[in-house]
Amino acid sequence: MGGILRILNKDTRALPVRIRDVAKKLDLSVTTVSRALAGYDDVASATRDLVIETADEMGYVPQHAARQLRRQRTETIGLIFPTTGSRFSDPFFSEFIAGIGDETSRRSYDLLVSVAPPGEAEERAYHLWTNSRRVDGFILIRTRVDDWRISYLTKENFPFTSFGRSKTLETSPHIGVDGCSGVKDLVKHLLDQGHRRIAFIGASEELTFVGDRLEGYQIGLEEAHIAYDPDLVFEGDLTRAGGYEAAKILIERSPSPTAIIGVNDLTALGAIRAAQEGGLIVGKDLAIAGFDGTVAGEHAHPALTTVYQPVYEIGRQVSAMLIDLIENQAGSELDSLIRPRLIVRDSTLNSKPVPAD
Amino acid sequence: MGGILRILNKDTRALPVRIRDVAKKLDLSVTTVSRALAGYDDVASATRDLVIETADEMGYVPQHAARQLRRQRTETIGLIFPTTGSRFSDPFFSEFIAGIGDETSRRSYDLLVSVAPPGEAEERAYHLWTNSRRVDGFILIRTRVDDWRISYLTKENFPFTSFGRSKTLETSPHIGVDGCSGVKDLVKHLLDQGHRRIAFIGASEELTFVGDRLEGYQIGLEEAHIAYDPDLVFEGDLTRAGGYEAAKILIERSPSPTAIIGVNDLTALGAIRAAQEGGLIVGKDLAIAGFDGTVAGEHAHPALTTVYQPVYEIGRQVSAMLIDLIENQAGSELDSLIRPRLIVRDSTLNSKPVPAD
DNA sequence: GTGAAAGCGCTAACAT
DNA sequence: ATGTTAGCGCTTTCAC
Repeated sequence: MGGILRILNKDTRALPVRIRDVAKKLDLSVTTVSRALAGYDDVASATRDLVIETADEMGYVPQHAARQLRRQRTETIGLIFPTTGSRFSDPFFSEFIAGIGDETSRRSYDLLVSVAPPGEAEERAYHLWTNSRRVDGFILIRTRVDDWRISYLTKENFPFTSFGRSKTLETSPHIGVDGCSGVKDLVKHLLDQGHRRIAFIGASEELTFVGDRLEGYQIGLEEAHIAYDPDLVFEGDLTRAGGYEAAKILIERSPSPTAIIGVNDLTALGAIRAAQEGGLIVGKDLAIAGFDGTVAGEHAHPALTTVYQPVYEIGRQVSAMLIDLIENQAGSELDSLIRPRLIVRDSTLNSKPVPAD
Repeated sequence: MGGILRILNKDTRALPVRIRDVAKKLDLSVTTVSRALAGYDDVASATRDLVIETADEMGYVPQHAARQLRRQRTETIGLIFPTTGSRFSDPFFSEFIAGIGDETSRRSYDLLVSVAPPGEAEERAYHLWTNSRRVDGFILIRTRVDDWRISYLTKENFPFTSFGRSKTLETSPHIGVDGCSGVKDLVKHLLDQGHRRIAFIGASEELTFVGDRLEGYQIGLEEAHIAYDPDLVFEGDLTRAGGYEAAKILIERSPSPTAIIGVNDLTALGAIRAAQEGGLIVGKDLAIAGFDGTVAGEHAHPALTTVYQPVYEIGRQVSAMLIDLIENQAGSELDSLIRPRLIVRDSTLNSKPVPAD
């Protein structure tokens, strides 16, 4: 162990190549090398080529801290997950990060990630990263109807974009998904299948997207002249466990619903489990649908009817928008509303042949 | 839009408070303020308290770039996901990040994240972050038997820890999970249930953990004097889709296996789906088990028998180990082997009484 | 077309 | 106990 620690002693670590080293080797000034590498055209093209080649050979890479200090820009964007703890598992997560990651590396930005539950720790985290100039901007997720992050960053005049709207500042740059019309489509599909008692398992309406989807549910029923029944609406917590518990209660009701909409796929998957434990055949005895279009729903049994939103693509767009904002490029639109797509699968189709016992 | 851009103009942004500002206000030197904030005891305690209070009032936060440039330390650790693209969805991911995130913020470190598929882009990413002194160390995941990252970082004398071993440097600091004994336990359980034809759906054996688990499978059979049958071993790709395809083929075989082990939960979940589509009752007609202990498996129908590894905790430990290494603290052990825990659920339990032995 | 010099904000060695 | 000074590596005036 001592051995490993000794080996890792900083003193024995190769020092990174600096501009100065390249300059010395070519007998040029630091200034010229810097400008050559930056591609300025007030340096002789022969010199420029030579510098670039030599720097490359020597493995020169600019020191991030120095450049950042000088330019007062970090080329880094921040993402703070509004959650924490051990059983945090969101399929949305990995795909979203992949989208952001691909876009940021394309534009030579880095991504700084942290986790902090909404509240004081979250506030401290945003404070720290803004005031220490740790990042050039933020991507917000799970926006809330009344969102402290949005008022804070707006007040501080600090760039951000969000996945989802907020009442706090309706015009703030964001990518939204039209959850209302998505769920409306879903309700229409269920009505077409003959359902009249359709339940909805939601989550805290603090979250903008939850309210949107609930609204779609209400409007969808209204348009079909079906009275809104509060007994059919439950509040879950976006997890499988939450969907499971809520569905268990709903199933016991009489008359029980013939269809259940989960505010997200995980909720719906929990509901499927509850139904199956209760001896119901999902798709035949009870229709269940979700929202998200995760892989998990696709491979559920039965496969889950859902409203698909392109999370990877949203991650890409929301970071592209942020970088444009940071660089004051008026490239992309400052808000866009993505219309999600209904995917009908077996969990809401009653023609499904059931394996005989 | 013009409005928003104008508002975001940097010039109108409040300048962050610098040490100099605090010093000026108190009519002290920059040095004294710096030392007071650092808690040195060569500054009068009255002064120190005053400085700390004033700095706090003024909202002073050290500028990260300046401190970093001076100290030649970033207090940041890097994590590069060896993958990319749109349908990347790994339940392991979010929990692991949560573990790392909680530990790093506890120690005032930040986490820089990127995604790059194994190969050239990955090499460039590591090069960049080491040479630009962007991070103080790396956490590696999905270690490979022959792992370029490990030889590179070792050669560069750059701190890293990994989740999983590698043949490249067996003694490198890491947290391992004893996949071999985990699967051995699982095989034993299946044998106890009376199974003799047990299949294994793996993945690329380049990945260390795949080889480990396969070895457990082989040893488990060997100990029961059951001949290893290569026809029962398939290579999947760690996804549900891969498990589904492999299981579909296995089920068609005659004689078909009576039990299938998936190298991870996703593979097993795919296999469950294939079995159910084929009209089999999982748990009764065919036993299926996985490895990971993800929430998805817990809520599958039937619930998935699996070998549980504490991903959140591993994330915490692997980052604690890395930070200790960076700070040359010999605090934690430099490697540890976690023994995963078999969790038996319905997917491998039939109603028949288990023969006592 | 190239170089000298200043300075980003911070820390630390060296005064006093 | 406090201040002066130098310098981390880079970019960018400003001279020549």
